[in-house]
Amino acid sequence: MAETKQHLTISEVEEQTGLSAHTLRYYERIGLMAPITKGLRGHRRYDKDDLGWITLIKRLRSTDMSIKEMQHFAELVRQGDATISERRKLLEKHQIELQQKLVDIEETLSLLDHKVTTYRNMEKDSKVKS
Amino acid sequence: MAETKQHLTISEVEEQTGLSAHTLRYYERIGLMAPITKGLRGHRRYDKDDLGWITLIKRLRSTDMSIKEMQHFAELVRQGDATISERRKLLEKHQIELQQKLVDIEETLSLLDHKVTTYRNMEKDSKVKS
DNA sequence: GTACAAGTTAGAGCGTACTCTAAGTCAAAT
DNA sequence: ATTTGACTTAGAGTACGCTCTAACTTGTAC
Repeated sequence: MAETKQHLTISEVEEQTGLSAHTLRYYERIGLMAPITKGLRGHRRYDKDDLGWITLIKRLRSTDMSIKEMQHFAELVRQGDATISERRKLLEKHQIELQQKLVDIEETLSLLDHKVTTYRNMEKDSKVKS
Repeated sequence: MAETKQHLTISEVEEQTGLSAHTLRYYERIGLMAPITKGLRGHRRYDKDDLGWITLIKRLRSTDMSIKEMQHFAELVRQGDATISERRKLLEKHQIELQQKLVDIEETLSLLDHKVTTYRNMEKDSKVKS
């Protein structure tokens, strides 16, 4: 089995996730992540769970959940199982926003398709004329 | 036929498009729109073409084309037919970005579906236990 | 022992896209 | 005549999400 390393340095996480070390520290500082365990020389050591969490918040951010909402979500997770239903509602809210965004993008793609086709025809016509 | 008004004031456009008067003036100021014709008292009078353009740039913005790119696009439109193929390329670039975004959103929606289901089960279980 | 690499912190700075303010104009209503 | 309301402008201010800087620490290599 191609076991992945047990612990990763911040630059390894940067490489794996595409989030910069700056951003990783920033997320931790503002409470988007629980404090990462430090090794002997005071360096962060990210474990499998940390990586999983980063993957999740990266997804939420890339789909435009606000930092503020993610902080709220992270706080709920920290509070444990009592907050499950609040967490569910928060994620369901994001689901709805994404479904709307999906529609907007699809409509825009269709508009772009139409425009690009029109442009192509104009390009073709201008060649014929000249 | 329910003919729509020939000319609209800025607040009517605000109402119809959802863009604030502030934003409409801002867009004009930065060159996202050609200068709107002014009526006698110096007020803007938006016509059908203006509305059409606003609809287009609203769509491009809502799907996260940057202001800078939209300024470029607007400038190309102003330059006329010689820029058709550059315009097409610009829109095709946005198409590709939107297709990627679509995938990201779909994947995230599926992740959210899974998480929400898990949460629901945990909520159900905690009811059974208590 | 000193240079280097890879981290650390607190805090400042920056780009983007609005969003708002202040002061003014103008026509219609009172 | 003056008040009201809907606009106008130039320019300042704000929210957000990073992104960078400066000064420092630590372990390893030479």
